[in-house]
Amino acid sequence: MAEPLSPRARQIVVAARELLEQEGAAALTMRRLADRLGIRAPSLYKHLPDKAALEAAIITTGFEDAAAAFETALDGAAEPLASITAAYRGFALAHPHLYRLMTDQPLPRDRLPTGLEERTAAPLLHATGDPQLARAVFAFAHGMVMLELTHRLPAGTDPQAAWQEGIAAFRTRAAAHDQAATDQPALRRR
Amino acid sequence: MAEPLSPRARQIVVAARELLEQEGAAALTMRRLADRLGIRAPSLYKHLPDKAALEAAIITTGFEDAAAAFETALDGAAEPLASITAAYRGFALAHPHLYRLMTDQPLPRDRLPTGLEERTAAPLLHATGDPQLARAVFAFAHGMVMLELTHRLPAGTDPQAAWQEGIAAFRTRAAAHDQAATDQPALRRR
DNA sequence: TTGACAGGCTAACGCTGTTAGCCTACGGTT
DNA sequence: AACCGTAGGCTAACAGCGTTAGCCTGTCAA
Repeated sequence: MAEPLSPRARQIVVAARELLEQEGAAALTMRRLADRLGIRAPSLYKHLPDKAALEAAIITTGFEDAAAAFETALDGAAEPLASITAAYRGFALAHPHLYRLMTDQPLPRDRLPTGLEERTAAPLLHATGDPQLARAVFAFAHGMVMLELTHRLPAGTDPQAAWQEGIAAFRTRAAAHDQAATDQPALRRR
Repeated sequence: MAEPLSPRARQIVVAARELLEQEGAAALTMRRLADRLGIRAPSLYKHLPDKAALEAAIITTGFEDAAAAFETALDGAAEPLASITAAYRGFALAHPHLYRLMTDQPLPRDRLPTGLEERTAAPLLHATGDPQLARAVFAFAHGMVMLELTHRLPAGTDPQAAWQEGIAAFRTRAAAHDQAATDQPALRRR
């Protein structure tokens, strides 16, 4: 969807992601980024049209990493749901500023490679077996991560317990869906 | 925790919340706010120490409204969990910009009235009967709302179905907790 | 009558993203 | 060898941001 970046632009995006991850969203300014690269801020505009394009490029690298992590987590997992939610949490907590950049605003879909969003969502969809359930689990995981990142859970409580509670709730639900899927073709019910 | 606002400061906060709700976070600038009040931006600092204090005051009014809405939803509800999650969604979608201001950053707890956060959380805690389950439901509801507000769910899909899926998952879990709570005193198990 | 104070004002600072316009070095064509 | 387009830097500048310093005026109490 977006035309590919020049080699120099890719260098800039790498430096921008480093700056974001190390110092947070407030530090990701065109002047700070230019400083890191040893140039002046206006020169950045020779390689990227505006800051939104820079952010979209960072977001793209984030989704690629996340998709790879989720695929690895799903691969041959005994407990797909637990494995993938653990990978989701792991990614978000390992890259908090990147995760927030990826999720805080509406996705700049027209500046992202086609299919990347679907690829990232696929492992969870596969693990749950049902689109609605996948969305519910997605919401739960995203909500938990955001509550953790914004320090919303009461201090001193273990987030893991709440994660377990949610995973347990959705696991029984996934089992129910599997049951329905197994029964349906053979028309065992009704 | 925070000293009370002067009458003039309260007027300013009312105008600020209107501005935020009508035009979004990007429009909530000190100059735009001053324009609405027919004064100049620096004059605002006679009444509020800085923009963070203004935001904290807006957040406070938001939590008060949300707490009242949740309490009403819980009051005599046949299905407490469904009622309160519906109220949660209703509040967030009715005040999207306010909701985001309330949840995007770590809470400025030292600038909020003591007990307000707990009061807002109480209805959900009561509806679930278990703190960990309450946190899981909180995360689910917050995640769903954020996915809706950032247009993250696939276009054309009905968010309601995902809400139902999550509520169903947590309802069976709540029933299990009730069961355990009923059994435990009589030592019916083990 | 005096004085404190509440509540406005202008000017200015450093920061932000962004644009216009200029300059230099390099690579390919004639 | 001479030329020229282009890639990729540069400075200066603009509007808008939160914020501070310093000034002025109207009101009310002593």
